[in-house]
Amino acid sequence: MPETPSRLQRDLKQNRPFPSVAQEAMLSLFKTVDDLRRGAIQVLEPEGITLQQYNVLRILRGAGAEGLPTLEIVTRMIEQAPGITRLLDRLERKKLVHRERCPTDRRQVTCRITEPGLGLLARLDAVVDRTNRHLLGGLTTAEQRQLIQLLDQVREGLPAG
Amino acid sequence: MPETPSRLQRDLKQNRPFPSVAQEAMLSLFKTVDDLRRGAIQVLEPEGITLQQYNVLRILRGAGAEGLPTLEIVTRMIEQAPGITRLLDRLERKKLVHRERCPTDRRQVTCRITEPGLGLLARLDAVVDRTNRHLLGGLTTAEQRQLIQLLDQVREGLPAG
DNA sequence: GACAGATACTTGACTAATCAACTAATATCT
DNA sequence: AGATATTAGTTGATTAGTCAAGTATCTGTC
Repeated sequence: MPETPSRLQRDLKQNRPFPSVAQEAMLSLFKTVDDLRRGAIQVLEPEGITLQQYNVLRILRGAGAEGLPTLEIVTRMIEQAPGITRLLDRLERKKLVHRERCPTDRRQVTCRITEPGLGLLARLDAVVDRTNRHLLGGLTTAEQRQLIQLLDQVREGLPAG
Repeated sequence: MPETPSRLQRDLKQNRPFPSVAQEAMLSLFKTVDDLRRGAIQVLEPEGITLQQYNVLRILRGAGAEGLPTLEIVTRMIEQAPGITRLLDRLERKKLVHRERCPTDRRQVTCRITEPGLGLLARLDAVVDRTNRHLLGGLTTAEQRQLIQLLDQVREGLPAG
Protein backbone atom coordinates (compact mmCIF):
# COMPACT_ATOMS: atom_id res chain seq x y z
CA MET A 1 0.00 0.00 0.00
CA PRO A 2 1.78 3.10 -1.24
CA GLU A 3 1.55 6.01 1.18
CA THR A 4 1.66 9.56 -0.06
CA PRO A 5 5.31 10.58 -0.48
CA SER A 6 6.76 12.45 2.48
CA ARG A 7 7.71 16.10 2.42
CA LEU A 8 11.37 15.17 2.54
CA GLN A 9 11.01 12.82 -0.40
CA ARG A 10 9.62 15.67 -2.44
CA ASP A 11 12.38 17.99 -1.23
CA LEU A 12 15.00 15.55 -2.39
CA LYS A 13 13.04 14.48 -5.47
CA GLN A 14 13.32 10.93 -4.32
CA ASN A 15 10.76 8.53 -5.71
CA ARG A 16 11.15 5.45 -3.63
CA PRO A 17 10.28 5.40 0.06
CA PHE A 18 13.00 5.44 2.71
CA PRO A 19 14.21 2.06 3.90
CA SER A 20 13.40 2.96 7.51
CA VAL A 21 11.87 5.72 9.57
CA ALA A 22 15.26 6.18 11.24
CA GLN A 23 16.85 6.86 7.88
CA GLU A 24 14.24 9.43 6.94
CA ALA A 25 14.67 11.09 10.33
CA MET A 26 18.44 11.26 9.87
CA LEU A 27 18.16 12.81 6.42
CA SER A 28 15.51 15.18 7.64
CA LEU A 29 17.77 16.31 10.47
CA PHE A 30 20.75 16.80 8.18
CA LYS A 31 18.77 18.69 5.57
CA THR A 32 16.99 20.92 8.06
CA VAL A 33 20.17 21.86 9.87
CA ASP A 34 21.92 22.57 6.59
CA ASP A 35 19.14 24.98 5.64
CA LEU A 36 19.16 26.61 9.08
CA ARG A 37 22.91 26.92 9.05
CA ARG A 38 22.84 28.90 5.84
CA GLY A 39 20.25 31.23 7.33
CA ALA A 40 22.38 31.76 10.42
CA ILE A 41 25.55 32.36 8.42
CA GLN A 42 23.94 35.16 6.46
CA VAL A 43 23.51 37.17 9.63
CA LEU A 44 27.15 36.80 10.61
CA GLU A 45 28.53 37.49 7.17
CA PRO A 46 28.42 41.29 7.42
CA GLU A 47 30.64 41.08 10.51
CA GLY A 48 33.05 38.80 8.73
CA ILE A 49 32.98 35.89 11.15
CA THR A 50 31.99 32.26 10.76
CA LEU A 51 29.47 30.34 12.83
CA GLN A 52 32.21 28.62 14.78
CA GLN A 53 34.04 31.87 15.42
CA TYR A 54 30.80 33.40 16.65
CA ASN A 55 30.26 30.44 18.90
CA VAL A 56 33.71 30.78 20.42
CA LEU A 57 33.20 34.47 21.05
CA ARG A 58 29.97 33.72 22.87
CA ILE A 59 31.66 31.10 24.97
CA LEU A 60 34.38 33.56 25.91
CA ARG A 61 31.85 36.24 26.73
CA GLY A 62 30.13 33.74 28.97
CA ALA A 63 33.42 32.95 30.68
CA GLY A 64 33.96 36.57 31.67
CA ALA A 65 37.17 38.28 32.64
CA GLU A 66 38.97 35.14 33.85
CA GLY A 67 38.88 33.77 30.33
CA LEU A 68 39.26 30.09 29.47
CA PRO A 69 42.11 27.75 28.55
CA THR A 70 42.09 26.77 24.88
CA LEU A 71 40.91 23.20 25.18
CA GLU A 72 38.20 24.11 27.66
CA ILE A 73 36.66 26.16 24.88
CA VAL A 74 36.47 23.07 22.68
CA THR A 75 34.54 21.11 25.29
CA ARG A 76 31.92 23.85 25.32
CA MET A 77 31.58 24.14 21.60
CA ILE A 78 28.58 22.94 19.68
CA GLU A 79 30.59 21.47 16.88
CA GLN A 80 33.77 19.64 17.65
CA ALA A 81 36.73 21.67 16.42
CA PRO A 82 40.16 20.11 16.21
CA GLY A 83 41.35 23.27 14.50
CA ILE A 84 40.78 25.40 17.57
CA THR A 85 44.31 26.80 17.56
CA ARG A 86 43.99 28.29 14.11
CA LEU A 87 40.44 29.40 14.72
CA LEU A 88 41.75 31.39 17.69
CA ASP A 89 44.65 32.60 15.54
CA ARG A 90 42.16 34.18 13.18
CA LEU A 91 40.11 35.72 15.99
CA GLU A 92 43.28 37.10 17.53
CA ARG A 93 44.38 38.56 14.20
CA LYS A 94 41.05 40.37 14.08
CA LYS A 95 41.70 41.62 17.64
CA LEU A 96 38.52 39.94 18.86
CA VAL A 97 40.29 37.74 21.40
CA HIS A 98 43.51 37.96 23.33
CA ARG A 99 45.68 35.05 24.45
CA GLU A 100 48.35 34.75 27.08
CA ARG A 101 50.19 31.90 28.65
CA CYS A 102 48.79 31.00 32.05
CA PRO A 103 51.33 31.94 34.78
CA THR A 104 50.43 29.10 37.15
CA ASP A 105 50.40 26.37 34.48
CA ARG A 106 52.55 27.44 31.59
CA ARG A 107 51.19 24.67 29.35
CA GLN A 108 47.85 26.38 29.22
CA VAL A 109 46.94 29.40 27.17
CA THR A 110 44.23 31.61 28.61
CA CYS A 111 41.88 33.12 26.06
CA ARG A 112 39.79 36.21 26.71
CA ILE A 113 37.39 38.19 24.59
CA THR A 114 38.46 41.77 23.90
CA GLU A 115 36.42 44.96 23.96
CA PRO A 116 36.03 44.92 20.16
CA GLY A 117 34.91 41.32 20.47
CA LEU A 118 32.27 42.24 23.03
CA GLY A 119 31.18 45.10 20.82
CA LEU A 120 30.75 42.79 17.86
CA LEU A 121 28.62 40.41 19.90
CA ALA A 122 26.56 43.30 21.24
CA ARG A 123 25.87 44.44 17.70
CA LEU A 124 24.75 40.93 16.79
CA ASP A 125 22.71 39.92 19.85
CA ALA A 126 19.37 41.34 18.81
CA VAL A 127 19.55 40.36 15.16
CA VAL A 128 20.74 36.84 15.98
CA ASP A 129 17.86 36.25 18.32
CA ARG A 130 15.43 37.71 15.84
CA THR A 131 16.84 35.47 13.11
CA ASN A 132 16.61 32.37 15.24
CA ARG A 133 12.97 33.07 16.00
CA HIS A 134 12.38 33.76 12.34
CA LEU A 135 14.09 30.59 11.14
CA LEU A 136 12.04 28.50 13.53
CA GLY A 137 8.90 30.46 12.77
CA GLY A 138 7.28 27.32 11.42
CA LEU A 139 6.99 26.00 14.97
CA THR A 140 5.10 27.38 17.92
CA THR A 141 7.05 27.84 21.14
CA ALA A 142 5.45 24.70 22.50
CA GLU A 143 6.55 22.77 19.42
CA GLN A 144 10.04 24.15 19.78
CA ARG A 145 10.14 22.81 23.33
CA GLN A 146 8.91 19.47 22.07
CA LEU A 147 11.66 19.46 19.46
CA ILE A 148 14.27 20.28 22.10
CA GLN A 149 13.05 17.41 24.19
CA LEU A 150 13.22 14.93 21.34
CA LEU A 151 16.74 16.07 20.46
CA ASP A 152 17.78 15.73 24.08
CA GLN A 153 16.55 12.16 23.97
CA VAL A 154 18.54 11.51 20.81
CA ARG A 155 21.77 12.77 22.35
CA GLU A 156 21.01 10.91 25.56
CA GLY A 157 20.84 7.67 23.61
CA LEU A 158 24.04 8.26 21.71
CA PRO A 159 27.04 5.94 22.22
CA ALA A 160 29.52 8.59 23.29
CA GLY A 161 27.09 11.19 24.54
CA MET B 1 12.16 31.91 39.10
CA PRO B 2 15.18 29.87 38.05
CA GLU B 3 14.22 26.67 36.28
CA THR B 4 16.47 23.66 36.43
CA PRO B 5 19.15 23.97 33.76
CA SER B 6 18.35 22.21 30.50
CA ARG B 7 20.17 19.18 29.23
CA LEU B 8 21.79 21.26 26.52
CA GLN B 9 23.02 23.82 29.02
CA ARG B 10 24.76 21.07 30.89
CA ASP B 11 26.19 19.64 27.67
CA LEU B 12 27.69 23.00 26.82
CA LYS B 13 28.58 23.87 30.43
CA GLN B 14 26.62 27.04 30.05
CA ASN B 15 25.44 28.66 33.26
CA ARG B 16 23.01 31.27 32.12
CA PRO B 17 19.71 30.37 30.47
CA PHE B 18 19.20 30.79 26.75
CA PRO B 19 17.80 34.12 25.62
CA SER B 20 14.94 32.40 23.83
CA VAL B 21 13.47 28.97 23.25
CA ALA B 22 14.24 29.41 19.56
CA GLN B 23 17.90 29.89 20.33
CA GLU B 24 18.05 26.78 22.49
CA ALA B 25 16.29 24.82 19.77
CA MET B 26 18.78 26.03 17.17
CA LEU B 27 21.79 25.09 19.28
CA SER B 28 20.19 21.78 20.14
CA LEU B 29 19.68 21.01 16.45
CA PHE B 30 23.23 21.97 15.56
CA LYS B 31 24.78 19.97 18.37
CA THR B 32 22.65 16.89 17.80
CA VAL B 33 23.38 16.80 14.09
CA ASP B 34 27.08 17.31 14.71
CA ASP B 35 27.06 14.28 17.00
CA LEU B 36 25.03 12.20 14.56
CA ARG B 37 27.24 13.19 11.67
CA ARG B 38 30.30 11.87 13.41
CA GLY B 39 28.53 8.59 14.04
CA ALA B 40 27.54 8.31 10.40
CA ILE B 41 31.00 9.17 9.12
CA GLN B 42 32.55 6.34 11.08
CA VAL B 43 30.56 3.82 9.07
CA LEU B 44 31.72 5.25 5.75
CA GLU B 45 35.34 5.66 6.74
CA PRO B 46 36.35 2.04 6.00
CA GLU B 47 35.15 2.52 2.42
CA GLY B 48 37.10 5.75 2.12
CA ILE B 49 34.23 8.03 1.15
CA THR B 50 32.74 11.10 2.77
CA LEU B 51 29.13 11.66 3.75
CA GLN B 52 28.55 13.89 0.74
CA GLN B 53 30.18 11.43 -1.62
CA TYR B 54 27.98 8.69 -0.20
CA ASN B 55 24.96 10.88 -0.67
CA VAL B 56 25.83 11.52 -4.31
CA LEU B 57 26.31 7.82 -4.96
CA ARG B 58 22.88 7.10 -3.52
CA ILE B 59 21.32 9.78 -5.66
CA LEU B 60 22.93 8.30 -8.75
CA ARG B 61 21.83 4.81 -7.81
CA GLY B 62 18.31 6.19 -7.47
CA ALA B 63 18.56 7.78 -10.89
CA GLY B 64 19.32 4.47 -12.55
CA ALA B 65 20.92 3.87 -15.91
CA GLU B 66 19.93 7.19 -17.48
CA GLY B 67 22.10 8.99 -14.97
CA LEU B 68 21.73 12.66 -14.05
CA PRO B 69 23.23 15.93 -15.23
CA THR B 70 25.70 17.42 -12.76
CA LEU B 71 23.62 20.25 -11.41
CA GLU B 72 20.53 18.11 -11.08
CA ILE B 73 22.48 16.11 -8.52
CA VAL B 74 23.01 19.24 -6.46
CA THR B 75 19.30 19.96 -6.28
CA ARG B 76 18.75 16.52 -4.80
CA MET B 77 21.52 16.70 -2.27
CA ILE B 78 20.89 17.06 1.42
CA GLU B 79 23.64 19.55 1.91
CA GLN B 80 24.18 22.21 -0.68
CA ALA B 81 27.46 21.58 -2.46
CA PRO B 82 28.99 24.27 -4.62
CA GLY B 83 32.02 22.03 -5.01
CA ILE B 84 30.09 19.38 -6.91
CA THR B 85 32.53 19.32 -9.82
CA ARG B 86 35.49 18.40 -7.68
CA LEU B 87 33.41 16.03 -5.59
CA LEU B 88 32.55 14.18 -8.79
CA ASP B 89 36.20 14.41 -9.85
CA ARG B 90 37.14 12.45 -6.74
CA LEU B 91 34.41 9.88 -7.26
CA GLU B 92 35.44 9.45 -10.88
CA ARG B 93 39.07 9.04 -9.88
CA LYS B 94 37.93 6.21 -7.59
CA LYS B 95 36.00 4.71 -10.54
CA LEU B 96 32.74 4.97 -8.61
CA VAL B 97 31.05 7.22 -11.15
CA HIS B 98 31.43 7.83 -14.84
CA ARG B 99 30.80 11.10 -16.68
CA GLU B 100 30.17 11.88 -20.28
CA ARG B 101 28.98 14.90 -22.17
CA CYS B 102 25.33 14.72 -23.07
CA PRO B 103 24.94 14.30 -26.86
CA THR B 104 21.65 16.20 -27.16
CA ASP B 105 22.72 19.15 -25.02
CA ARG B 106 26.46 19.41 -25.02
CA ARG B 107 26.50 21.84 -22.11
CA GLN B 108 25.40 19.10 -19.78
CA VAL B 109 27.47 16.33 -18.34
CA THR B 110 25.64 13.13 -17.57
CA CYS B 111 26.81 11.30 -14.45
CA ARG B 112 26.21 7.63 -13.81
CA ILE B 113 27.17 5.30 -11.00
CA THR B 114 29.49 2.46 -12.04
CA GLU B 115 29.39 -1.20 -11.10
CA PRO B 116 32.06 -0.72 -8.41
CA GLY B 117 29.99 2.19 -7.10
CA LEU B 118 26.90 0.01 -6.87
CA GLY B 119 28.95 -2.66 -5.16
CA LEU B 120 30.20 -0.20 -2.58
CA LEU B 121 26.66 0.94 -1.81
CA ALA B 122 25.48 -2.65 -1.60
CA ARG B 123 28.19 -3.39 0.93
CA LEU B 124 27.08 -0.40 2.99
CA ASP B 125 23.29 -0.64 2.79
CA ALA B 126 22.73 -2.94 5.73
CA VAL B 127 25.26 -1.38 8.04
CA VAL B 128 24.11 2.15 7.24
CA ASP B 129 20.53 1.31 8.08
CA ARG B 130 21.58 -0.46 11.24
CA THR B 131 23.68 2.54 12.26
CA ASN B 132 20.86 4.98 11.62
CA ARG B 133 18.54 2.96 13.80
CA HIS B 134 21.22 2.71 16.43
CA LEU B 135 22.02 6.43 16.43
CA LEU B 136 18.35 7.27 16.85
CA GLY B 137 17.86 4.52 19.37
CA GLY B 138 16.92 7.10 21.98
CA LEU B 139 13.62 7.60 20.22
CA THR B 140 10.80 5.19 19.57
CA THR B 141 9.57 4.91 16.00
CA ALA B 142 6.58 7.05 16.90
CA GLU B 143 8.88 9.71 18.31
CA GLN B 144 11.00 9.56 15.18
CA ARG B 145 7.89 10.23 13.12
CA GLN B 146 7.03 13.12 15.40
CA LEU B 147 10.54 14.52 14.92
CA ILE B 148 10.25 14.21 11.16
CA GLN B 149 6.98 16.09 11.27
CA LEU B 150 8.42 18.92 13.35
CA LEU B 151 11.42 19.21 11.03
CA ASP B 152 9.11 19.27 8.00
CA GLN B 153 7.31 22.17 9.62
CA VAL B 154 10.57 23.98 10.19
CA ARG B 155 11.61 23.66 6.56
CA GLU B 156 8.12 24.58 5.44
CA GLY B 157 8.42 27.87 7.33
CA LEU B 158 11.84 28.71 5.98
CA PRO B 159 12.31 31.78 3.73
CA ALA B 160 13.82 29.97 0.77
CA GLY B 161 12.40 26.55 1.44
C1' DG C 1 65.68 14.90 42.14
C1' DA C 2 65.71 12.24 37.94
C1' DC C 3 62.73 9.81 34.94
C1' DA C 4 58.20 8.08 32.96
C1' DG C 5 54.00 9.43 31.69
C1' DA C 6 50.33 12.64 31.03
C1' DT C 7 48.59 17.39 29.49
C1' DA C 8 48.02 21.29 26.66
C1' DC C 9 48.58 22.86 23.01
C1' DT C 10 51.16 23.76 18.21
C1' DT C 11 52.74 22.80 13.65
C1' DG C 12 52.94 20.72 9.04
C1' DA C 13 51.03 18.30 5.29
C1' DC C 14 47.00 17.18 3.15
C1' DT C 15 42.17 17.39 1.89
C1' DA C 16 38.05 19.76 1.30
C1' DA C 17 34.76 23.85 1.08
C1' DT C 18 33.77 28.70 -0.85
C1' DC C 19 33.43 32.47 -3.96
C1' DA C 20 34.24 34.75 -8.02
C1' DA C 21 35.44 34.79 -12.57
C1' DC C 22 35.44 32.19 -16.91
C1' DT C 23 34.20 29.05 -21.08
C1' DA C 24 31.19 26.60 -23.98
C1' DA C 25 26.68 25.60 -25.64
C1' DT C 26 21.94 26.64 -26.23
C1' DA C 27 17.85 29.66 -26.31
C1' DT C 28 15.66 33.99 -27.41
C1' DC C 29 14.79 38.17 -29.62
C1' DT C 30 14.76 41.15 -33.43
C1' DA D 1 20.84 35.21 -39.34
C1' DG D 2 23.22 37.76 -35.86
C1' DA D 3 23.39 39.77 -31.28
C1' DT D 4 22.21 38.99 -26.57
C1' DA D 5 20.98 36.43 -22.72
C1' DT D 6 20.77 32.16 -20.20
C1' DT D 7 22.28 27.78 -18.76
C1' DA D 8 25.74 24.22 -17.40
C1' DG D 9 29.65 23.44 -15.72
C1' DT D 10 34.73 24.34 -14.77
C1' DT D 11 38.77 26.58 -12.87
C1' DG D 12 41.69 29.46 -9.76
C1' DA D 13 42.58 31.63 -5.50
C1' DT D 14 41.59 31.85 -0.83
C1' DT D 15 40.09 29.99 3.35
C1' DA D 16 39.05 26.48 6.44
C1' DG D 17 38.92 21.65 8.35
C1' DT D 18 41.52 17.11 9.53
C1' DC D 19 44.97 14.01 11.10
C1' DA D 20 49.51 12.85 12.72
C1' DA D 21 53.53 14.12 14.80
C1' DG D 22 56.05 17.30 17.72
C1' DT D 23 57.23 20.53 21.81
C1' DA D 24 56.89 22.38 26.29
C1' DT D 25 55.22 21.85 30.80
C1' DC D 26 53.60 19.53 34.69
C1' DT D 27 52.64 15.40 37.84
C1' DG D 28 53.64 11.72 40.01
C1' DT D 29 57.02 7.69 41.50
C1' DC D 30 60.93 5.83 43.24
